Amino acid sequence: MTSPRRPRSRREVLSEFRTAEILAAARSVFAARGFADATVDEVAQAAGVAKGTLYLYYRSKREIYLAALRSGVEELVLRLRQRLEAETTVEGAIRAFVQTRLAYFEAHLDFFRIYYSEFATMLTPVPASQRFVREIYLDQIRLLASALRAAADRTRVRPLDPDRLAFAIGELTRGLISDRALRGSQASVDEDVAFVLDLVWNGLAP
Amino acid sequence: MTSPRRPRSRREVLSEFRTAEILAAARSVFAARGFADATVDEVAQAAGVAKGTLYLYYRSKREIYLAALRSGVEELVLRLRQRLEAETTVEGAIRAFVQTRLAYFEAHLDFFRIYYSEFATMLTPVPASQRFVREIYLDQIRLLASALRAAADRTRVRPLDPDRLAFAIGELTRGLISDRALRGSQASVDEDVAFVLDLVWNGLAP
DNA sequence: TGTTATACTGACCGTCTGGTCATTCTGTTG
DNA sequence: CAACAGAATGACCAGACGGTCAGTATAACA
Repeated sequence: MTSPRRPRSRREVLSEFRTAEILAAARSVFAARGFADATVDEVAQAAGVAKGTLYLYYRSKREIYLAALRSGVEELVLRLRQRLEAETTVEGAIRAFVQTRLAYFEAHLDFFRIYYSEFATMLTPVPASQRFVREIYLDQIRLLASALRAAADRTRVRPLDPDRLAFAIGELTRGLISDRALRGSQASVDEDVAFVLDLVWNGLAP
Repeated sequence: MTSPRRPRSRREVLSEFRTAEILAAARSVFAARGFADATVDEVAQAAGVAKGTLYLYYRSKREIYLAALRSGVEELVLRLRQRLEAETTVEGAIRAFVQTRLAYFEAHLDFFRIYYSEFATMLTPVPASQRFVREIYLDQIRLLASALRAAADRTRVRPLDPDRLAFAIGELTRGLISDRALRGSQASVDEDVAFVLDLVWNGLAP
C-alpha cells in the first residue's frame, strides 16, 4: 500500500500537510465561486495561511486550481480502473462504472462542481498544459469501452459501437448527478444505478 | 408569422439592428473566451462599435451576456415546443426531441458553448435574476416528460418514470454534442439520433 | 543562549478592465 | 443652410486582484 518507508524529513511532512490543507481549501472555494470569481485571498483565508504562503507551494492561482482538480480526478480514475478490472460481463462493467462514479461524485460534491465546469472549457481549444482534464476524462471512457469490448466476447449483446456506447453511458452518469443537484432528486445511488442499467439493458420496448 | 405591422420608426429599426449585431458579436466572443475572460472591448470590437455604444443598449457586461444566452435558448424552446406538439407516440416524441436539439446545437455551435458553460454554474445557488437558464432547461425536460406521458397512454412501453427518463434523454443529447466536439465524431445528426433511439428503445439485450 | 536557516506574513505594486461622460459626428427638419 | 436631437465615440477613472518581497516568527543546532 504505502511506498518504501524512507523516513520523511520534518520538511517533507510539513510540506505535505500544507499542500493537503491548501488543496482542500482550494476545492471548496473554487467549487463555490468558480475559477474566475474566486480570489487568491479567499483561498488563503480558507486554508488559514497568508497569501504569500500559497506562492511558496504553487506558482500561480491557476496552478493551485489545476492541482486541486488533478488530485481529485486521478483518484477517481484509480478507483475506476480497479473496479473495472474485476468485471467480466457487460452488465457488470456498466454497473461498476456507473456505481463508482456516482458514489465518488456524491461523496465529493464540491470536487464535482469544479470538474463539471471544466467541460465547458473543453469544447474550446486549450493550451496543452491543461489538456489533462480532457485526457483523463477520455481515459475513463476508454476504460469502460475496452471493458465492454472484452466482455462482449463472453456475453450476448446486440452489436453496438462500444466507444459510442461508453461515451453515452458516461454522459448519462454525469447527468444523474446534475439531476440530483438541479431537481433535488432524492433517489439513492443504488436506485440511480438500477435505473441506468434497466434503461440501457432492456430499453423501453415492452 | 410576423406581428401586426405597426410601421417601425427609424429609431426602432436602428435599435433592432444594433441589438442584433451586438448579440451576435457577444455570442461569438463569449463562446470563444468564456464570460470572465472576454472583455467588453473585445465584444465592442467584434460588433464594430465603440465600447460606449454597448452601454447605450445594455446596462452591464453581464446583461449583454444574459441577453445573448436568452435569445438563443428561447428560440430553441420554441422549436422544441412546436415539434413536440405534433408527436403522438413515445418514439416520435423522443426522436423529435433529440433531433431538434442536435440540429439546433449543430447549427449554433458557439451558442452551445455558452449554454453548456452555464450548467456548471447551475449546480451552485445563483441570484434569481439569472436563474432563467436553469428554468428554461427544466422547461425543455418537462416538455419532453409531458409528451412522453401523453403518448404512453397510446403506445405500449415499459413503465419507467417519465421525468427521470426525460432527464436522462436530455443529458444523452447534450453528451452527443460533446462527443462531436471532444472526439471529433464524424457521425451525422441523423446517425446520432438513430443511435439514441435504438439504445433507448431496444436496449442492449440481444 | 546565540546563531543560522527557513517557514511565514501581509502591505504594497502594477496591471487590467468595467463603466462613464464630455465631446464629436450624423442626418433630419424647417 | 442653420439649428437641433440624439447616436456614437474613446480617453479616462476607480476599484479589484494576482503576485512580490522585505521583514518577522519559529525551530534547529551548537
